[in-house]
Amino acid sequence: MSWTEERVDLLRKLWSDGLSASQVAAELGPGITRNAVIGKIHRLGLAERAKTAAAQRPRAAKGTARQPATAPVVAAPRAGGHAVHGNVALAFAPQAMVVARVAPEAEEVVIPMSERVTLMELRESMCRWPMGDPTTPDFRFCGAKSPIGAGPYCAHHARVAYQPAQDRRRARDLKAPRFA
DNA sequence: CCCTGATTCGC
DNA sequence: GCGAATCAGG
Repeated sequence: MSWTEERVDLLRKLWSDGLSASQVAAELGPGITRNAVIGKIHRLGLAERAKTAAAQRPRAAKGTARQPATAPVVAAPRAGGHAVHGNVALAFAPQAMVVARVAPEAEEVVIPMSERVTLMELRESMCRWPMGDPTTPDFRFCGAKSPIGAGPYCAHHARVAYQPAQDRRRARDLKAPRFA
């Protein structure tokens, strides 16, 4: 990979938009690391943006709308075990993509695009609820932190996935969802 | 432990 | 010029 004009332009744009170095790197695709982005930014003299920008990423939207969704059947990433050091996303990317193919239309919550994550940004600790059309570059995952142990979804999507309206009472007593 | 940008320095 | 390794910090 090299810093083509297009890459640099995109780098400038995303960086000035307030994306973090790792986010920009993810956006530029595999082959461009966070370090590469930071290094380039300094060489370009782009360091220090206006203010602290959107440094910290506020995760997860406050649970609002909810619908009895058809929960996508997802294979939870193997806990521990074969995780790849560094880029954990790669360890379960295959499963995540399968989900996307099975339930491409599941869109119960609106998470701003800026808060969603790409496959490369997805971490094992993030909600992998698919959002958007997997056949387009806009495809993202919810990305919110998943507080349900090593579960695959954030609090809201776990509710959506495991609490069908008709079964709410019983599900309420469920401490932690079971993953096949 | 998750993440952030900054810096160094061999290539 | 490039970016991995490392550092300092939240």
